[in-house]
Amino acid sequence: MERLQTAGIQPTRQRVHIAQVLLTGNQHLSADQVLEKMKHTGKPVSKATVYNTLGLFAARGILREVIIDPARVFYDTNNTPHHHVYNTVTGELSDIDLRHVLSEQLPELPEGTELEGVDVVIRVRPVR
Amino acid sequence: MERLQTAGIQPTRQRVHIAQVLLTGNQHLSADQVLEKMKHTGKPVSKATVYNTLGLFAARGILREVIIDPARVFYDTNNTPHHHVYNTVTGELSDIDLRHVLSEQLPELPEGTELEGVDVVIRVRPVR
DNA sequence: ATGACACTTTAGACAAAGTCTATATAAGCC
DNA sequence: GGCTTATATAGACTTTGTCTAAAGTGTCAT
Repeated sequence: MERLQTAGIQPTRQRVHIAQVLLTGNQHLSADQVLEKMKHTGKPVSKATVYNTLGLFAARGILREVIIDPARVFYDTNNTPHHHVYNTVTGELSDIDLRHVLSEQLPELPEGTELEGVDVVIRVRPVR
Repeated sequence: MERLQTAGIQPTRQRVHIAQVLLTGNQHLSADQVLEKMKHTGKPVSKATVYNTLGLFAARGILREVIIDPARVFYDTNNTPHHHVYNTVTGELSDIDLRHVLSEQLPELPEGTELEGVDVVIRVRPVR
């Protein structure tokens, strides 16, 4: 609740509820997975609210949106600077620390633009 | 046509046609945009064929699939090693060369996996 | 040529993720 | 309490992409 307020988010019942489910440990969940989880906790939340809430949390820096798959956006509860390893076969997503590799080494951005974020996704597959 | 055959692709009428529209200059097109273009060239191609063909070209290294937006996969005709700058406001996508930054510097991958590819997407927005 | 087989294309049905809209509910504030 | 604004909801809708079954095309041996 404090975290929501600190981030300038009205801590409504549903938002707190979603935060509780989401912000325990490091997770990478899709909107659909969150929706499912909510259903099983006794207090279901509507689809629109889940989408709104995840979008809001991401906009306020509580979650990180990771676009991995055309068909899925994941929300990552680890909001320290890091990047991702995605197993294209199993669908597993994990964090990886690349600070030392990328930091401060970005080339100049196009004229008139400012940085919004950097996503590095390393796609791997099981050795067969 | 040679390029298709070199890549082990049967150069059917539709595939050659799509390749002609696509492989002129550097482009970043979505499947939908390709479909539209085909409609306006006189010889329309079906949706399924466009998807099949783009997927095939990507699998054979003629195009690069870039996942930028949850709602859209782009196909990049530049298949040299490089990465992308995406303007989240205008939707514009451009190439950027990061070889010197990332190459050979990848940390060890998770046990039992091998590299499939690395996507770096730098999201920018216009300075307001 | 012709027949057989594999590959490709196609339209349209289908699926999944996400957005929108109108209405209902709740919260903040005087 | 009563007013105003913000939030939540169900369900319709949109969009992107996949699947299916049928028809078309190519190739190759005979």
